[in-house]
Amino acid sequence: MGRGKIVIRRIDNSASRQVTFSKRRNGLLKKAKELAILCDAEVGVVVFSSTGRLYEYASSSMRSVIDRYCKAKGEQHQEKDKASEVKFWQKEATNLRQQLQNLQENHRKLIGEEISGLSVNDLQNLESQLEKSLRGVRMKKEQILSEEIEELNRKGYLIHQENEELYKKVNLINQENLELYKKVYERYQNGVISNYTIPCSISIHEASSIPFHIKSCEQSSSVRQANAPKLGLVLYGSKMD
Amino acid sequence: MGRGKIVIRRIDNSASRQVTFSKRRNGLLKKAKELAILCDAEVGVVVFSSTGRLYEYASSSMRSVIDRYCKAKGEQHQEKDKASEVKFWQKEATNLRQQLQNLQENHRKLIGEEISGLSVNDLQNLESQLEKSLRGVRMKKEQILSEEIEELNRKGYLIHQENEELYKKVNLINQENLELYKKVYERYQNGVISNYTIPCSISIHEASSIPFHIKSCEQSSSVRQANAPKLGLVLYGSKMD
DNA sequence: ACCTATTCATAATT
DNA sequence: TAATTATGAATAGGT
Repeated sequence: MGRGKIVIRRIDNSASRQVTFSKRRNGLLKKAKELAILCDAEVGVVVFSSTGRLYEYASSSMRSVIDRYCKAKGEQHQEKDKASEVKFWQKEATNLRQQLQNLQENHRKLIGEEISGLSVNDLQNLESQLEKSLRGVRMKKEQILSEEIEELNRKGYLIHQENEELYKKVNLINQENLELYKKVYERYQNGVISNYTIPCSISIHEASSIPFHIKSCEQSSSVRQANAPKLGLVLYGSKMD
Repeated sequence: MGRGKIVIRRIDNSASRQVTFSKRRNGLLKKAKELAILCDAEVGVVVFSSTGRLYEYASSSMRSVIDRYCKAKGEQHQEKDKASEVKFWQKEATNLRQQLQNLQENHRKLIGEEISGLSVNDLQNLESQLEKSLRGVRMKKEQILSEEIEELNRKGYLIHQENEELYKKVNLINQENLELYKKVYERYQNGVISNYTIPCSISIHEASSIPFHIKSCEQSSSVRQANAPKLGLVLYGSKMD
C-alpha cells in the first residue's frame, strides 16, 4: 500500500527505516485502538524503536494488561507468596545439594576414592559391600552369557538335526539315482541307448558325524555339547569371589 | 477500507463484532510483525477478546518485552524479580534432583541392584570398576593393618628392651641381696642376730628369652618379627584380583 | 511534513 | 466458517 510493493525485511537505509517506523508505528497504535473500541477487547501494545525509545498503547492501562496477561499465563504474582516460595525452593535446593554431596561422597568411597579417613571396620564393610556387588554383577553377566550359549546351542542342535535329515534324504536319493543308472546301463548294454556314460554319484561324506559345538566368545571355557543342561548359575561358580 | 466506511465505535451485533475482531486482530498482529522486522523494533502486542481469550505477538518474547517495558517505566519489577527468583530456584532444584537421580541409579548399579537391563559389555565395565574399587579398599585396609602391626611391633620391641634392662637390674639387685643375706647370716652365726631365716630369693626365669611377636587379628598371615620392614603394599598381593 | 500512486486491509455479501 | 469483492485506509517513494 504505497507507490510500490516492498518485501518484509529490515530496511537498510537508516533514514527511511526511521520514517517507515514512525508511520507504521502510528498505524499500529491506531489499529490497536480501533480494535479495542470496535470489538470491546482489552489491547496492549508496546513498541521499542531501534534507538530504544518506548511507544505504547493500552486500551485500559498497561499495568492491567500485563497483570491480566501474567494471570492468563498462570503466573502468580502475590509478593508475599513469592517471598515464601523463594524460601521454600532455596531450602529444597539446599537439601538436595546436601543429599547429592552425601551420595557423591558415598559413591567415591564405594569406588575406592577418598577412603583415607576410614577405619579398618569401615573398610571391612566397604569390602564386603563391594564383594557382594561384584558377585551380583558377575552372576548377572554369566547368566546372560550362559543364556546366550544355551540359545546358540539350541539353534545349533536344530540345525544339526536338520542336517541329519538332509543327509538321510540325500543318501536316499543317491541310492535311487544309482538304481536308475543301473537300469539305464542295462538298457544301454541291450543296445537300446547308445553313447551314454554313468556320471559320478553325489558324494556325501558323513556330514552329521561332526558334532555341533559352541564356544563362548567371552570366555575360554571348555567347549559344550549341543543340548547341554542349563549351566547358567554354576557355569563360572569357581570364579565367583 | 471495506464496502463502506465505518465509524469507530463498539459493534453492537455480536456476530459481526466477532468476525471483525478476528480479522482486525490478525491484521494487527501482522502489522506488528512487519513493524518489528522492517524497522528493527522490539514489539509486543497483547489482545484479550471480549470473551476473555488471549492473543499475543512478541518480536522477541513477551517476557523480554514486559521486562524491558517495566524497566523503561522504572516500575515495580519487584514482583517480577521474585517470580524470576522462584523460577531460578525451581530450575536449580529440578537440576539437582535430576543429578541426584542419575547418581542414585549409578550407585544402585554399582552395588549390583538394577542391573537387569545392562548388556554384557556394561556388566563387564561394572565388574572392572568394582574390582578396581575392591583392590583400592583392600590395599588401604591392609596398609592400615600393617601400619598397626608395625606400630605394635615397635612398642613391643621397646617394652621388650625395657624388660631386659629391668631383668638385668633385678638380677643385679638380687645378687646384691644375696650377698647382703650372706653377710647377715654370717653375723647371725656369730650370734649377733637371733631368730632369723633367709627368705627365698626373687626368682627370675629368663624373662627375655621369649621373643616378642604380634599376630594380625584380621588375617591368618604368618607371624611377623618386630621391626619388620613395611609390608603394606605387598602384604596380600597374591589375593588381589 | 506533505503528496499521491499504489498496495493492503477489511466490511459487506455470499 | 470460509471465500469474494468493492472500497477505504495505509503507506512507499518522492517532493
